[in-house]
Parts: sequence; structure tokens; C-alpha cells
Amino acid sequence: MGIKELARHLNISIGTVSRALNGHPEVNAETRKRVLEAAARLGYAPDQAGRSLRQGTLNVVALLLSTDLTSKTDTMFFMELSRGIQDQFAEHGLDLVIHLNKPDLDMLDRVKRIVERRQADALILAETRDNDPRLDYLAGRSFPFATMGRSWSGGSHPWMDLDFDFAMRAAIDRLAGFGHHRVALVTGDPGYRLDTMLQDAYRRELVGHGLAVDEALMIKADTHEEGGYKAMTEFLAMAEPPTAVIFPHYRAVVGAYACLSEAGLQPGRDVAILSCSTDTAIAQFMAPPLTCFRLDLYGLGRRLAEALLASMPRFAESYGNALIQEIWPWELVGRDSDGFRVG
Amino acid sequence: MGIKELARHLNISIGTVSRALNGHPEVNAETRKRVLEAAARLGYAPDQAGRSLRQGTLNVVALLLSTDLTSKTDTMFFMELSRGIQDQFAEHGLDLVIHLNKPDLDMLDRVKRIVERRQADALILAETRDNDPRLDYLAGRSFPFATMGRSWSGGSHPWMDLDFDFAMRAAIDRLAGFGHHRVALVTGDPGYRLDTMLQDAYRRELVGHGLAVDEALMIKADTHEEGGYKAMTEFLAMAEPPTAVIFPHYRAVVGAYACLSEAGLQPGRDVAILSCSTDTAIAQFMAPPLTCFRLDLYGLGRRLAEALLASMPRFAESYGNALIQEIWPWELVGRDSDGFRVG
DNA sequence: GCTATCGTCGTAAACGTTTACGGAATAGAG
DNA sequence: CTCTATTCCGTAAACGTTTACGACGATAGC
Repeated sequence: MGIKELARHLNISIGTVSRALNGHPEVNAETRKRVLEAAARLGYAPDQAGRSLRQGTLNVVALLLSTDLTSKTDTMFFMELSRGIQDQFAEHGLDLVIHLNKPDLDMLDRVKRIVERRQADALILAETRDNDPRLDYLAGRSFPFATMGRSWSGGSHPWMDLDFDFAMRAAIDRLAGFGHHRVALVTGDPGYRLDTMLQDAYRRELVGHGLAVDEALMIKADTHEEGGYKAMTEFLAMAEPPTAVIFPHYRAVVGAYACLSEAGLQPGRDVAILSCSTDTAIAQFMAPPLTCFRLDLYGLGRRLAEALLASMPRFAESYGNALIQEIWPWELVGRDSDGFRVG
Repeated sequence: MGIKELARHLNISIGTVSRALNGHPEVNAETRKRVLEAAARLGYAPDQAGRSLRQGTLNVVALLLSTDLTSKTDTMFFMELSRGIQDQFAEHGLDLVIHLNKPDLDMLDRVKRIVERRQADALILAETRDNDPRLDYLAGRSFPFATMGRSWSGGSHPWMDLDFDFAMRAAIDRLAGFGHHRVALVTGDPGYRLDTMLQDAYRRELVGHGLAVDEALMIKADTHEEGGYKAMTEFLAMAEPPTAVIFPHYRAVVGAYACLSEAGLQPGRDVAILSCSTDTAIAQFMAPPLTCFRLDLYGLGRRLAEALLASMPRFAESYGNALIQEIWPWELVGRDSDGFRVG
């Protein structure tokens, strides 16, 4: 059921049929109606391959995610983000497809495949790392791409990121206000920009608030439940444990809660817990509810898609050909996990 | 940088270049080496559109998911499942791409688009519903597809599902063994096969264990945290509340825990909680750790992919042209959320 | 009545591959 | 030396679209 058959069925040339379907003006209104009606009746839709071969475009944007996010990071973060991206692209006739890949080196191969074989018109990366080979590869070509989270060098590609400096300031402000002197920070792999930024801001804010920086209070842990459990165990074993702990990922907090509970301690009474992560549904149902940061993740996804669209020649003029890189604000949501006065 | 340019660069005809790249036997070993070397050096990869136009295949399998799973269901379930699917397909040179869509009616449009425009060689659906229009549509064509979870009619397409009958038997066995007489069940939308199967099995097992069936103890709730919270609130308000509650989704349990905690009750001591869901990382770190079911989700994903491959003409002979429909076993993991004797 | 314009449509080329077909060169058999 | 088989490669058609180009008839202007 190709366009040829449809045309033969209508006794019209395939050129006219194509023009009718694509809304070209130089076709008789009556003819167009007949074509559209017949196409709907016969269930005809233009073949993706033929069309994209001809006009060099696929109407598909790829989002590349690592399978690691199952075990290590916040899947809901990415799903909600994807929802925004998806909706924004849909308004421009583009489909979002998510490519899952193992996190190792062949992720670069996947990027190459997408670019060289033209499996998508544009690409969105997340979880970029220090000296990420994918960025090096993409920097050389003219393939449109955007990233969630800025990269180390900033880069000349569109991105969206969160305001970690603000988050850390708000966090330390709050904890210091409650009287805490020993505030710990748990971070993940320093190969990610996120963790380095948090560490820097942490040191800066401690000093800014006249608090001592104890390097022993900055420990590295996996970002999932067990990582948080281990980190908290480590803290409790200290001669002088911290009275407050900042986690970047809410999943680690679940582990930390469990650890405290087993030790007969209660988060939000014996140790303050605060998470520099987005307010997931689970956060307010934890016991005690978790202090974290509220963010319009859906809107962020839409804006990220806009930023990418603005860098695609086809759509650039609608967005003023701008390079869009934005740091999004979020708002601290104070709950009971750290809402108590100490000392 | 097409195959033409590559051929001109090598002083070879494009036919030979194509044969060399695709591993056809009728090409000189020396020539093949030259071609492969040049292709790697110049970064040539065959254009997806051209290739798939010619040979009618895309080497892409689509997994269609609803954006609802962000808010309502267990995203980690699907991510881990996808990982298995992805790996299995990768061994056959196929890529998995995830299409996100709004859950409403235009999901059928998305399916139509994938099929009619040939955006993928095969399709995997999840969260199929009673009288799902997507299944009706697909039943008519010869487009290969599989579903996660059996549909109402069983269907003649490949699927994988979980053994909910076993789960409910194991659950009631355990709870009855602990002396519970009033066991409640929280289910989601009865439009999903999952929920109906659970309800049926629940009634059957209660009777089988000589327990009374109280319809008031079967309530319907959203499958997320707030749904669980509300359901538990409803139970606590009863004149004679249940002593044990079975939830199908672990996220609802989080809400239930919070509700109990606010009421001064402790799960695993005052009320038994058991979840007919897969053992997510969070389950063992809840307080108390949650009794649920262990399942090789990754393996299930791989097997689902195999089932789909077996229904694709290209790969069918490797799998004996079988229609593969399997109900997977899982194993109850007893933890402290329900491990206490009552009465 | 001649030309110019407009609206509508058909024709054919092009996109980048893969592959059926045939041909040239070489080797082996008699 | 001839004939056949084999190995390797070039040629060209085909996949399903879109679109530049030109053609045709009708209408309008003079």
C-alpha cells in the first residue's frame, strides 16, 4: 500500500497525491479532499524510510540514557523530564524515542550509530562526564544535540541545569540556622559535574557561614539505597558524628533512614537529613517527610526541547537562532527530616 | 559521505563496497580489508533510510510506554525489563527504542504511526487494558508484536506475564499461617488484567483457606503513594479494620506506611503489609523491610524479546517458529512488614 | 484574437542503499 | 588448445517518497 497504489486507485498522479497529503497550496480543494479521504479509508501513511531518504529528515529526536539509571539514579526524574521533552517535540511534529544503552564505552558507539546512520535528527544526552568522549565526538560535527546538565567546559551546545549553588546555600543556611555545626555531605562519583559542583559549593557555604570544613565529613558513596546506608554507617562510627547530613539523591536517603532506624536513632530528631534532589512523590511520604527541592521538571523538559529546537536549522528561526543554556531555579521544601534545633 | 563517495575514493564500484561491508562471500579478502579500513577511517556508516528503504527492514524494535508510569506505576520495573529486552535484541543486531506517549486515546495513533510508517520492525506493548483498541488494531495486520502481561482474551501474540495466582496463594498461605482472619486487598483500575486476576485469586484463596470473604475489604485505589495512603486511611476508619493488607504495588505501600505511622501504628506489628510486586531495591530498606516477591526481571525482559523474535519471519527459524507465551514464577521474600503472629 | 497569467496537474529525477544479473579474468580439466 | 568452472566485480534496477520543471486549459487583459 504505497503512494503509487493510492494514486492508481484515485486515477491521479503520485505527485499530486503527495502534494495533497503534504498540504501544498497548488492542489485543487476538491482533489485534496478526495485524496485525504481515500488515504484515511485505505489506511495509507507515507513510509518513513522513503520520506526521510528523500528529504533527509526523520522527525525523530533521540534521548540516550544509560541502563545504570535503573540501579543508581532516579528513574522518575528522567521519566518526568522525558514527558516534558516529548510533549514539546510533539507540538513540532517530532517524536521522542529513548535509546537505552549499557553505560560503558560502547555508548560512544551508540552515539556514532545514531549520528552516522542518521537514526535521529537530533540527540539529547544526560549524565555527561568529565572528558566525555561523546561530547568530543559530537563537538566535531554539525549534528544538533543538547545535554541535561552542563558539561565541564560549559560547551557551545544547548543545555539545562539545576542551580546547585543555590541549593547548597539554601541547605546550609537552613541547617546553620537550626544550630548545626557539623554538617556532612555525601556525593557520588566526582567524574560527574554535579558532584563536583556540590562539593565546591559546600565548602564555600560552610566558610561563608563561619563553619569549619572537615574533609572527613565529605564522603563518596553510591547514589542508591545501599550507598546511603553505608555512608550513614560510616558517619555513625565516627568519634564525633555529624549532626546533619546532606544527600544529593533521595534514594540514598532511604538507605540512610534504614541505617538510623536500625541504630535506634530517628532521622529528624537525632540526625538531620536534607536532600539536594527534586521532590519526588515518595519524599513527602517518608517517615519523617524529607526536606528537598521542588522543581518544575516537566517544564524543564519542555524548555530543554526548546533549546534543542533552537539549534536545529529547520526550527531555528522560530526561536531566534539563540544558543540556550539555562540554570533552573528550585525551591527548598522544608519538612520534618531536618526541622529541629540542635545544640 | 555516502557509499558513492567511499567507492570513488577507493576506485571500486559501489556494488562491491556494499558487498564488502555486508560480509558477502563473493568479494576478495584483500578488497574487503581495504573497504573496511577506509570506511572506518572516513567514518562511513550506511544511511539508515536508504538501507531500510531497499530491504524493508529497520533493525529497530519499539517499546511503547505511557507517561503515566511516571506518576502511577513502578518505573524501575520497566527500566529493568527494558534492560533485558535491549540486551537480547542487541545480540541480533536490533536496537530497542522506547516511545513515550500520553496514556489517552492517541496512543492508538502512535501505534498506527509506528506500523503504517514502518518506524520499527516490531512492537512491544505494556499496560494493555480490557478491550484495548491497540490490540484490536494489531490483530488485523501481520505486524510482529508482543505484550508484557497477557491480555484478556489470551491472544495469539507472544507475551510474558507473572504468576499472580501463585503470588496470591503464597500471600494468603503466609498470612493465614500467621493467624490473620481479616485480610484486605487493595487493587488498582479493574480495566487492567492484573487487577482482575488478583481479585479472583484473592477470593479463591480466602475460600480455600476457610476465611470469610468481606467485599468491604477489597478496595480500589491509585497505585502510587497517595493511593496507598488513602486506602489505609479508609481501612483504619472501619469498625473492624483488617489485620493484614495486600498491596499490588510497592509505591502504594510507602503511602500506607506513612498513614500508619501518623496514626501511631507500626507496620509489621499492628498491621501486616505484604506486596504482590517485584522486589525493588527500596523494599528491603523500608522500615520495616517489605515482604514481596523476587523475580528475575532482567531475564524476563530477555525472554520477552526472544518471544517476539520467534514471531518475526526473519528470526523465526532460529526459535522454531513457536508462539511463546509464558507465565513466570517468582518467589516470596518474607520480611518484617508482615512477619508477626496475630490473634 | 493574441498574449499573459493563473490554477492545476503529470513527468521524471533524485535521495542512498542492496542485489539480481551478467561479464571478464583466471584456473583447471580434458 | 579448447571448454568449463570459479572468482571477483561492475551495471543497473528497485525500494517509496518529494519536488523541480514543464505542460495544459482556462481566464483575463488588451
